[in-house]
Amino acid sequence: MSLARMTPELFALVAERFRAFAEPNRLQILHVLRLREHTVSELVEETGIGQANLSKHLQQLLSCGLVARRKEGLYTHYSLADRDVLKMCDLMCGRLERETKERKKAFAAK
Amino acid sequence: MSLARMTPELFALVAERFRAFAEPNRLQILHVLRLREHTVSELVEETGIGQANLSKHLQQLLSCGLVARRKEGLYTHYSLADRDVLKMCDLMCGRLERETKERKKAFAAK
DNA sequence: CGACTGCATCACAAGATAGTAATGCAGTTG
DNA sequence: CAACTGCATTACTATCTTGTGATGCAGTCG
Repeated sequence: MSLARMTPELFALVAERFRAFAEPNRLQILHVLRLREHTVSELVEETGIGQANLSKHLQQLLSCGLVARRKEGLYTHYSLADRDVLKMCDLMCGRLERETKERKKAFAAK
Repeated sequence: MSLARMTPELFALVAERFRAFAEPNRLQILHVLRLREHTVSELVEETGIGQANLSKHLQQLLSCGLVARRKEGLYTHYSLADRDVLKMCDLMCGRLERETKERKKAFAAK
């Protein structure tokens, strides 16, 4: 966000990027891709998500630049676009951890 | 996300946090709060968002731990919960900037 | 205590999003 | 070239989200 003046269009674009992360199945996909590149059918196996559904999620992740695609014959390989994708997830998970930890502490204090 | 094994519940929780960021009006609210604490009516003025709507957005931000609330007499003051909130936004904005820059370059290359 | 103010909540309409079965299509194989 | 495979796309339904006007409620002030 920096200190630059933000326009409604920019807010919308940033929101769109965040929305790509804002779905459990998509997070799971990113999590699986963390290990290595996968084909769509591998992802179907790994995640248990239906093929059509998975394909749509992959399109969203791709159009937001979160994953990269590599076509090879009959197969399409997907992988994480860059390290920042993981950084985002880890940052959010860190927040969540601290949060639950503090909640535990609050309980303990009572 | 780290390397810990992720459960469906965790994915859902993380997704919920991301969803809090995934709305233009909420991003605008966070952006305004970046300067300083604001009351709800100040935020209505600053953002142009309707009072009821704004109030709901603030509840969401609060329940996800993105903002803090301080009641004082008739007024409710909201502020950013911590520095990480800005870090998230800046990280995402950075991605977006790079993305558009590369797109420009791609155009230029043609 | 009665009117007022700032904010939260409710109820509802409108729009967006996810899941699924069916279909399309490019690339491969016999 | 005909059948098959992996994936994308379409069409449709169910669910969730957002915006808004009305209402409720706690705190303040005359």
